[in-house]
Amino acid sequence: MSGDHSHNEDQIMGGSRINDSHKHKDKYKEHKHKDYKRDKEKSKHGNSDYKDPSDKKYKDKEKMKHKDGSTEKNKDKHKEKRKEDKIKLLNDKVKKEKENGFVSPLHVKSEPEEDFYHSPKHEKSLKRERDEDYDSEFKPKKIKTENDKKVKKRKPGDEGDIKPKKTKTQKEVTDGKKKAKKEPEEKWKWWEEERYTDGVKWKFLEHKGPVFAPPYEPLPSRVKFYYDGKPMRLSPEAEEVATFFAKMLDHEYTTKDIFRKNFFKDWRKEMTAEEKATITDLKKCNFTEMSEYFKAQSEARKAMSKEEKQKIKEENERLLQKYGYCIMDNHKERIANFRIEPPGLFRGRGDHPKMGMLKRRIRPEDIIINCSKDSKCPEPPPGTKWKEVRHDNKVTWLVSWTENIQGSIKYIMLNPSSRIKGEKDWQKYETARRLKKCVDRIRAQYREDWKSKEMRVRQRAVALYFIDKLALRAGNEKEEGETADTVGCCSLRVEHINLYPENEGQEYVVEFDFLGKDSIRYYNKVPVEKRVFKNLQLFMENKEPDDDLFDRLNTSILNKHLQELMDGLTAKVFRTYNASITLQQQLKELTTADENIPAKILSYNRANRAVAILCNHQRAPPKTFEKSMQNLQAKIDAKKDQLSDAKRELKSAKADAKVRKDEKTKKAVENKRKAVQRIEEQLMKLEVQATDREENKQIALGTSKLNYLDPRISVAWCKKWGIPVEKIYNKTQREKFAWAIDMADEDYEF
DNA sequence: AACGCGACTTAGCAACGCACTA
DNA sequence: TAGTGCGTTGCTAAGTCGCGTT
Repeated sequence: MSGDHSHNEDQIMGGSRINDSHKHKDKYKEHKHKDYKRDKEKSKHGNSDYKDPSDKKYKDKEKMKHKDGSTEKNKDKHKEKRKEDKIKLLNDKVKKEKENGFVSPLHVKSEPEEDFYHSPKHEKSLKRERDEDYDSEFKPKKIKTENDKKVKKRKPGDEGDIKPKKTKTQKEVTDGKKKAKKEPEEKWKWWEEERYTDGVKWKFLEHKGPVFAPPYEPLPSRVKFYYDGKPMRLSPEAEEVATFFAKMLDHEYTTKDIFRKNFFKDWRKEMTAEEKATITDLKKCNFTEMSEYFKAQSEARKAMSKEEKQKIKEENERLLQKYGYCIMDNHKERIANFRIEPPGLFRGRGDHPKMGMLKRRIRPEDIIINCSKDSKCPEPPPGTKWKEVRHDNKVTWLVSWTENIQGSIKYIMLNPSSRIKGEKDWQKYETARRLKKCVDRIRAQYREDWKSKEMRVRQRAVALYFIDKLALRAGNEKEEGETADTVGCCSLRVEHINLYPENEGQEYVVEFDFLGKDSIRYYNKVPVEKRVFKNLQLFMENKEPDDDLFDRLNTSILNKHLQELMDGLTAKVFRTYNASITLQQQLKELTTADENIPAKILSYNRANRAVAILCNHQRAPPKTFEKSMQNLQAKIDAKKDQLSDAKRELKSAKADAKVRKDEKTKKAVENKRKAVQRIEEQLMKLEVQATDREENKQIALGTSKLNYLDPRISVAWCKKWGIPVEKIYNKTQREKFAWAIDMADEDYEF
């Protein structure tokens, strides 16, 4: 059965992704969802306040009436319904599973190792995990190169921080020459140390706090705002918000109703009473002078002299040095985002109901500082106070505040190169590798579950199949009206799939068409097993388009189930696993020994691309795509001409040599031959580049590379084929994956 | 069980900036 | 020397998932 899961070319490339630009998305969305939503609300509850909590009971009751029919029309009452069914079913389930051995100890036994030790989320097992899993595979060979003595402070009782020799290893190879001097610093190999085991994230934390957005600078008085054709001076508060709008004038979304409505509403809140009285219609507002002014400003910025630019750069560098680092457990670590998000107009992705709302300015009074008690606490700007200072070493953030659009919390955290992020990342891939060991068993089980007599078990099993086969996201439910209408696996609605008993010569085809995270469209047509197909038909029976496909399932149920199958298993682990295993397979398949380096890199990119397609990582084609493609083609053509010239010359040189037979002409032939060769190589390189770029038009490789692909696979591949890692990972990426670069050797197996 | 929240990962795009070219 | 093209970096939205509360 695992054959079915090998994400081969067919599956990966199978679905055409017709999504492109945002426009497309928006359009798609507009007719596909918006209207439904509206109808739904109306038709369902006739009218009114069904948001009122008191209404809930009513709903519950209503639900109960039809609760039995899995077939009756249940609209958005699923939740309540689910609840009830759940209780019953859950009980059943517990019994069931014991009975029929789904949670069979046999299985557990069959993979004793992975089922027992490391529980990735139970940090206590981390240490062991590492010992048992890695030490055998990645001898920290480097460790001994120098007998660095470490001063470990992290764990009471263990040796200390490794202050190892420089980690130049990888860099010397290619950057050797220029690097020599800028590499004096020794890199800390946290991955050679023990980890915390008890939910503690650090013992010591000191930082300088956040950098706030610069205060608003009022416009020069010559830059005017006009209302109804008449110039009007705005109060600074109102003016600031107006400038946010003015800066976006060129964007399409300032023409959207929701955007304008939200903006105007929030803008009015900032106005003085008089302003509010005067400015009553956004259509009568003329921001063009402001807009022109900002354009001029940005031109001016571009045109600044070198010195001025240098000055700014230095100032930024100063800020970075001061605020961009913290001390965590005796190591200086880079902070990811030390600047507080500046105020502006919110633009969510896709059709966001809150687009255009004012994202307010964050003040020190909004800020919570987290640091250790024994550290020097950052000072708030003069005359201000922090909202709170706390000392919570069970979390990793340094600063937090609550954002006003969704009311969610934002954080300042460390850079991916930091120990705290790196360990977690490493751990993530270890969990995925554990899944590798038991994935066959899990697949066997969900296939069994397709036959279950319990609807909820079958739903769970089909959903899991999609998550596994198609790398769908889990799909938490979202609060309606708070965010764009997007879905993942568990939240798929009937309207998102179409069933074709037969389609283009294939049987049992499911067509997916929905908006996923970031309102990126997922479109795919996949043949599925008959059982899955039949189940889907059943799940869809007597439902409306906007009913949940899996009405007896949600992410929490699914994850609870997964947790029982493997310690630490959640839906997203399947994405990581399938992405990484696909990369490994594809690399094996695509790399050929006799290719040159550019060709090997093309193979790598293709393997990477297969993963990106699997995970549906799309991008809008770069605006300059066509042009740059043309340029490249022109280069190729030129190179071709050059090649034929060179060939001609070679030919005549040969002819010449035939006649003259002296050393000099022989040498000339040799030279010409080499020239031809060189040009051929260059030509090939260009052609490879063109292919790569073309294939990459709408696909973003970065996301999978950064988040889903076990870096050790790539590092091993590089080592195996003698490719410098720099060809695969840029500087930032090498910093993030330093652990992998250091520990993976060419035999690494995911 | 469901909710709401908190913490943390994953995501695409726009601005930036640097090397190369015209 | 300015302009281009393109990779890199910054930004922050939007997910996942676990936990405590109700």
